[in-house]
Amino acid sequence: MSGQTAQSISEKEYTISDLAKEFGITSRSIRHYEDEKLICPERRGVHRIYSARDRVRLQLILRGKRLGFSLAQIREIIDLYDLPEGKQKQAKLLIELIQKRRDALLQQRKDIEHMLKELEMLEQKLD
Amino acid sequence: MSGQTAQSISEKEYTISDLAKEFGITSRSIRHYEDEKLICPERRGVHRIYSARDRVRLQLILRGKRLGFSLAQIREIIDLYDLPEGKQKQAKLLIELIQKRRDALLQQRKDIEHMLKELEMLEQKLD
DNA sequence: CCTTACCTTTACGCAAACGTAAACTTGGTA
DNA sequence: TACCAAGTTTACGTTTGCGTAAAGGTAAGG
Repeated sequence: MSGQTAQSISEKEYTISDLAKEFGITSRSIRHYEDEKLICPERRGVHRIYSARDRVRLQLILRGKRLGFSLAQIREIIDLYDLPEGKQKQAKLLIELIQKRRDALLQQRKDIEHMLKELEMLEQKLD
Repeated sequence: MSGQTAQSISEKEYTISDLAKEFGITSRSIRHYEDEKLICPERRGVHRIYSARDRVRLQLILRGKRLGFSLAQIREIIDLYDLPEGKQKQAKLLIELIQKRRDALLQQRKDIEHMLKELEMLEQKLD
C-alpha cells in the first residue's frame, strides 16, 4: 500500500502513481495535465499529494478525453464547476458555452446511436 | 452548380469542393483522408470525382472524428463495411473488433449522459 | 488565345498530447 | 548508514491532423 498511514477515513490521499495505476495512464500524463493547469495537487515537500477531490477532477479530465475534447476545452469545462459560488456575473456567457457544449454532446449521442446500429447490422451480416 | 451536366439521376457526382462546402471542411482535409487511405475517389484525368458512395464514406469519416477516433481507427472501422461480401473467414476476428468498438461507444454514451446531467445542474445553479 | 476559377502535387510548418532519456532528490527499509 | 524504489525537474523527440505556401495544370467563357 502506498500513501496510507493513519488519517481520517474518507479524506484519502493518493500518490501520482496510485492514480496512474487506478486509471491506467502514466504519471507523465498526470503531470502534463498539471502543466496545462487542469489539476493542482497539494505538495508535501516536493512530492505531489492528491486528494479525493483531485481524483474526481482527474476522472472528469479522462471523461472529457474519451469524449474527444482537447485539454484546453476540458479546462474550460472543469473551471465551470469551480465557480466561487458568487460569481454569476458572467452567467450569460457561461450559459452560451454550456449550450454549445450540449449541442455537441447531443450530436455525439446521435453519432453513437448511428454507429451502434450499423455495428449491429454488420454483426448480423457475419452469421 | 458544379459537376452536374446530364447523367442518370441518383448517380450523382461531386467535386472535392462540392463536398468540402457541404460538410464545412477544407479540400485539404479530404485530400488528407485520401493520403491516409480512408477514401479513394475516381479520377477523371487528374481531377477527383466523388460518387454518392464516396460521399457516404466521408460522412462516416466525419462522424468518426466527432466521436474522437483517430483517422487510423476510422479506417479500420470503415474497412469493416467493405467486406468483399464473401470474406467472412475472419469473421471471428471481426466480431471481436466490433465488440470492442461497441464497448467503447457504450462507455462514451455513459460519459455523455453524465455530462449532460451535470451541465443541466450547472445551468440551474446559474439562475 | 487569354483570363478566371478551380484543380493538382510537393513539401515544409505547427500545435497538441504526451513519450522518453537524463540527472537528481527523497523517504522508507535492510 | 547505505541503498533502492519511486518521486522530481528539464528538455528534447514523436505522432497526428491538418494549414499553408509554392508552382503549376485544366476547363469553360469571352
